[in-house]
Amino acid sequence: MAGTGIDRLDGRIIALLAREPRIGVLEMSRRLGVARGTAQARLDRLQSNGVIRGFGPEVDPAALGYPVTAFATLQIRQGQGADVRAHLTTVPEVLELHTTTGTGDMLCRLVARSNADLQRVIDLVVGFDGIVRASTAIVMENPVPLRIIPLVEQAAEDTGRGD
Amino acid sequence: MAGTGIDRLDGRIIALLAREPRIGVLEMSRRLGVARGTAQARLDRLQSNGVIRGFGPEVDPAALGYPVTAFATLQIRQGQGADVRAHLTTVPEVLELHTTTGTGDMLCRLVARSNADLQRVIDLVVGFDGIVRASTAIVMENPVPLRIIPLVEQAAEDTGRGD
DNA sequence: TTTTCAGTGGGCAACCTGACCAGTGATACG
DNA sequence: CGTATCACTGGTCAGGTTGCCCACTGAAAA
Repeated sequence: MAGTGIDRLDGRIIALLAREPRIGVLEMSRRLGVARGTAQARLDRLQSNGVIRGFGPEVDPAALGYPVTAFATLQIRQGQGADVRAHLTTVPEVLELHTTTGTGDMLCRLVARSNADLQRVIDLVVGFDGIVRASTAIVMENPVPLRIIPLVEQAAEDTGRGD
Repeated sequence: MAGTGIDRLDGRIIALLAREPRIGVLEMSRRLGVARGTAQARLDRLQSNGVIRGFGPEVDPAALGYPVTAFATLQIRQGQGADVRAHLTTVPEVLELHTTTGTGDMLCRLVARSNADLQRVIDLVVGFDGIVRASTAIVMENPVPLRIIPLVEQAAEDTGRGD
């Protein structure tokens, strides 16, 4: 967890990749105004650093036929955490699961084919012994989709001496 | 929002890309046992469909120096929604923002440099006129990181006649 | 002063891409 | 029952890109 400092060049690399992910190292080096070897080395380092985890395809659940998103807060019976995790892992509609502070709770992101279908998903999720209570919030709008660039830029400013 | 049906071949393409995002169309066609043109056409269609939104780099906030994640539920004063959105958009630590059913609320994902730093971020977020109340849950563990493959596979089974 | 490191600019063969094309089998349609 | 349409195959082609190598420079650390 140590020297993962990001400088401005790294920030520009990430921002560029976010905007046009399909460009290669050569094109990248041209846009950045550095040598190809430099771009290559930086990119390699960002990946082995773990700053860039990968380039997996971003799949839109809505386009797959799952336009409804919801967040469910779960209250778990003492000591049943592991079982609940295992159970939720088997439900494809559970896109994400976190354990949180608060009332020994979990928070999970769900998708469904429709509001009606959401009922089925919720039943699937909470129809499990270790779950005491669940409260669900249906997402209406998503004014800020998952983003990272502003944070990258701030990190680059904070750490980077130059580029 | 119509014919975005995914068949098994599409499912395999997405799964393959998720596992090894850097492979090209040629290698992909070899692994899938289809002609290159087919793989290319499928991939193009998945992208213009919007099923695959892109291949942006997945950046790990922890590696950037933001190891703390939290979810904040915000209660907004009537009619102030737009202002709050605009405000939250300017905060880099806000990674994601949703408006949800419930008490006319919003849910946002935050990151911070430390638990102490989270206080600063929360102050930044809620120190805004339109926000009436906020409750924050700090993420401890992430048993299921954001995933899509299980859903893709289910969608492929449901829709696809073959591959 | 010397070592180390990041970056530069260049060159090379091997490979991949995007763009074509003709041919085939299945399906839908008049 | 022909026939158009569509997805797929398997092939070619030029041009661009990758991964790898090298020698050289400048700055910072030892």
